Amino acid sequence: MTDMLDTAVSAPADTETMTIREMCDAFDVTARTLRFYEAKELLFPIREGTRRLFTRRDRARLKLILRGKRFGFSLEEIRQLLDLYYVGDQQYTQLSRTYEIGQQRLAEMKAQREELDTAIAEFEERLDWGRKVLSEMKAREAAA
Amino acid sequence: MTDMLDTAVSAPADTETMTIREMCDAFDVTARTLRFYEAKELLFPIREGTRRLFTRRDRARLKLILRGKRFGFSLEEIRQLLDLYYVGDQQYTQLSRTYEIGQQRLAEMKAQREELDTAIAEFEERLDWGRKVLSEMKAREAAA
DNA sequence: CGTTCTCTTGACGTGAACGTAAGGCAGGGT
DNA sequence: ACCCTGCCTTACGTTCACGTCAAGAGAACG
Repeated sequence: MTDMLDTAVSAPADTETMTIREMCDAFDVTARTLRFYEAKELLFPIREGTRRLFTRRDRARLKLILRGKRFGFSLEEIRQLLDLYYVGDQQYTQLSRTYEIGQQRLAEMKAQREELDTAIAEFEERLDWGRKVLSEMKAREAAA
Repeated sequence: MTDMLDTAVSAPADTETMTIREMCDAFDVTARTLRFYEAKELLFPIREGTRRLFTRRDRARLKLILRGKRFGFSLEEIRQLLDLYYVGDQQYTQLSRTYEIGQQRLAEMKAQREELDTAIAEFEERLDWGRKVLSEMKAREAAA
């Protein structure tokens, strides 16, 4: 597992920004994916001429993007969450709206945790049962 | 929220099987989805002539399918899990393989729970911060 | 200087998970 | 007999999240 903390990626510590290749290696994604995320306004690498330079901010955002994906969020949903994390000079009403969306998402995540807990419990039970069946089959096989 | 327990759906209690329409209403999915799941061998409704009749087994499976989807599992992954839940007359080696896949999935689910816990914690923290920012903006607005 | 390498921008292709339209059969009401 | 409704199959369309390929720009190296 690669360490995804801001300062601990494979790039030299004095390098504030990272190239697309360094990002790919650090986060195990393709260049296409990073460009795609930029096109979808999930990342905002600065441009040195035509090339992309990914900042600390981009790394933090990407970390959250990948995490969100694992929870089944769509990229659009993730973008809204990122807007909450990286608040710029927004209006009060706009920010307030974003905040409420965040509250709602939080509730959803908590509900998902509940569901995940019960799913894990049920699944564990079922696996125990499967293990029992397997050992019985093994025993019958040995008896024959 | 519709009750998805086996016996508590809107169909009469003496109806062992449900039509496609009853299933749609009970689980809030489209008929297309149910036919799609059958084509992908996730559900196995019995046929009365050409019509589908969904059994208790199908309802239990659908419940797990929808749950799995919420956790970001693909339908193919879910199908493998269902194979574990509904073991027929499989060979030992086949069942053993399925069991190991199950163990692996369980580990993934536990890892996901860990991640979800930290995500919730971080998100809550960020929302607290957002709430603080909002109240400050409100205060400045009131002062002006 | 040419070659190689990495990066760039399109543009089109792909797999998953359905949606949607077209047409057919079967049963029930009038 | 006719029509309506529900369900069926077939088949093509769509969205998301990228993959893949073509063509070109710019640094770097021998």
